[in-house]
Amino acid sequence: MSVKDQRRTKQRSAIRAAFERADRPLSPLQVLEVAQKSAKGLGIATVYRNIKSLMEKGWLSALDLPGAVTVYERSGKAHHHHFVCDQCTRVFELSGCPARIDHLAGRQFRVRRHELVLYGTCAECATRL
Amino acid sequence: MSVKDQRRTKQRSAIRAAFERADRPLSPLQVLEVAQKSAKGLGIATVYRNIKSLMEKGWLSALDLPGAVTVYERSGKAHHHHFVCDQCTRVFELSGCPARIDHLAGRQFRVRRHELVLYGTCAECATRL
DNA sequence: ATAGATGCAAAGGGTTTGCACTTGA
DNA sequence: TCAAGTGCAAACCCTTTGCATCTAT
Repeated sequence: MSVKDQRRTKQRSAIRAAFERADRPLSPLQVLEVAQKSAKGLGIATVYRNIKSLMEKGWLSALDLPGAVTVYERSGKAHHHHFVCDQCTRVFELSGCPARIDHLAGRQFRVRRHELVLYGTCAECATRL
Repeated sequence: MSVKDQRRTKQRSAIRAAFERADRPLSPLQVLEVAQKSAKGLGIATVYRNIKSLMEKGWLSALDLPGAVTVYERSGKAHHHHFVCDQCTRVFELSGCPARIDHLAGRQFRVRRHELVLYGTCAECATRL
C-alpha cells in the first residue's frame, strides 16, 4: 500500500525546476527543451511520465486549451485566464476575471466554472512581424 | 484564377446532409458514420477533406472545446459562446458576450478573438439529480 | 541487490497527404 | 476528355508503452 517510492534523479529535478522557473504554462516539448540544459540526454518519454506523476500528486494542473496542445502549470494559483499567441503558440497567464461572466448563461443553467481564452499576437511576435 | 470547380458527388451530398440533419455539432467520425449510410465506401479522408473545404467556404464552423475532439457545426450564427453540461455533456449555445472581455489582456497583447465556455448543470439534469 | 527511473524505438489515436483510379461535367 | 474528387495506405504529430539498461537507495 503506501505511496510509491520516489527517487531523486537529475531528470526529475530538472523537470520540476523548469516549471518552478517558468512564468507561464509549458508544453511537454517546452519542458524538454528547458530541462535538457541541466539533464543531458533527457528524453521526451521521461518528461511525459514525470508530468503524469506530478499531475497525480496534484503538483501540476493541466490546461487543455482549444486549438493548442495541452500545457501544464503549477497548481494552487489564484483563478486566472490565459492568452495564446497565434504566432508562437506560447501561453501567457492573465490576471483577473471579468465580472459577471457566469451571468451569460440564463437562469436555467447552474454555472460551476468557466474557461476563457484570448487569442492574438504577443508583444514579441508583434515586433517581429 | 477563379474559384475551384465544385462537382456534385454523392459523398459530398451525404456529408452536407449529415450536418444539415444534425441538431448538434458533429465530429469527423460521427459524420463518417452518418454519411456512410447513403454513400457506401465513403472514407474518412474524404470526410476530412470535405470538412476542410466547407470550412474554407464558410459553410462550417469548428467548435474546439477543451478536453474533447473538434466538432463542426453549420456557420451563420452570430458570435456566441457555449455552455457545457457536466452531466449530459450536451453543448448549449448562449447569446451575448461580456463587454470588454478582451481588455483582460494587457496592452502588450493584441487580442483578435476569444473563446468562453461555461460549465455546470443544465436545467434538465438539475431536475433529474 | 533490486525495484524505480530512464532512453529508445515502436505503437497508438486522430488528422493529413501522395498517388493512381474514378467520375462528373 | 480530363481535372476534380475519391479510397487506400503511408505519413505525421503528439502521447503512451514495451523493454533492456541504468541507478538511487
